[in-house]
Amino acid sequence: MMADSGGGEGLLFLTDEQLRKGIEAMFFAYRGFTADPDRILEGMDYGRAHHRAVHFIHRSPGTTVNNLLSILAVTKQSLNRVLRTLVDDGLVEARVGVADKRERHLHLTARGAELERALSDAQRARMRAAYRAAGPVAVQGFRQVLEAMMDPEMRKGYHSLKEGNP
Amino acid sequence: MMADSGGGEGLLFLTDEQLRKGIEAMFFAYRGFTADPDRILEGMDYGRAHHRAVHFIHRSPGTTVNNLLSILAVTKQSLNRVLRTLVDDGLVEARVGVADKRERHLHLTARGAELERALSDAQRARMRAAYRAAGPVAVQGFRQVLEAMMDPEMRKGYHSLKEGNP
DNA sequence: TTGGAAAGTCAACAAGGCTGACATAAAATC
DNA sequence: GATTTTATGTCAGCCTTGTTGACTTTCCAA
Repeated sequence: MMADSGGGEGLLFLTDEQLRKGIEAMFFAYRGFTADPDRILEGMDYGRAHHRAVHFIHRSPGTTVNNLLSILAVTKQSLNRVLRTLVDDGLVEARVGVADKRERHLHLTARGAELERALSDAQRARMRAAYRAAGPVAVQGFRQVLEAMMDPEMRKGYHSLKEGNP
Repeated sequence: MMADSGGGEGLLFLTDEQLRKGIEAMFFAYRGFTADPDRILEGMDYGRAHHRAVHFIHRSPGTTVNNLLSILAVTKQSLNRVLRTLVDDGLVEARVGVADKRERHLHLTARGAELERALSDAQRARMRAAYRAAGPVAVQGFRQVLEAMMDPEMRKGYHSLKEGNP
């Protein structure tokens, strides 16, 4: 096999050609990554932005709008438009904060949780197949490279996204 | 720390929790992946769509419009809008085909190549830093997982994008 | 208690996807 | 030679999702 995991000599994996392949792999893989949820969303009135909101509300129930803003790194209005439709459609509940009444704490309703599950089941299925095909060692490398590719702030937030409390 | 990178038994790397982390890693890493070129493009009249076109024209000089359409998986109107501005601005040259005069073979001009280089230098720098930080073994795993995540057609096309001939 | 900051909402605009219809030229086929 | 198919371009119009700017409501601190 011979991975040349060694010291400084090899470095063939850092050639421009190798990097270009990595760049294109990211491009094509990301398309696959979003393809299944996108298929589910199309036909409903929702899009990828709704998926992201629902995902992170599921992940951090009770999170505030501001918190979500910093995770998603979009403007308030972009997020607000999405949240409004989700709240109007009864997928998300926005509870006025107890300590601070300016805040809205976000929770999925039963129907919201149902959509979340459909979307993440689809996305996880593809991820699981890819993980299984590549094996645990490859997965570890995958995670290492991705983490190194993030902006530093995100690398921090990524491990422990701030939780909101209701 | 404790990665359980072990043999086939564990399968701990296939838990929903691990998959969710992988999903979020893709999300945050992709944002980093596009951040630097996006910064360069903002202020010019161009966006990510222009970057993609310029990238693949650089990668496969002389490629046809149709070829590019299948790589980028967008509609011809979307691509055309982008190509028109690039041609008008003198970054891309569209040469009428010799064998088949219906085809347009796409090439970067000197200025187009200059923009391509600026964009890909920035993107490669981040990729290189990530690769270097993670090491060659991790990079191999990264590529394996990404490839397994692509749609099958793309997995084929990814290794040998059709070349165009002038 | 009042003035500033923070959280959220609304209005209007831009980029870049999309569909559908149609035009032209060239190639391929009958 | 006439017809059909292919490759490309273009117009009009729509949708999602990003943007900025202005505006409440609420909180907090001087």
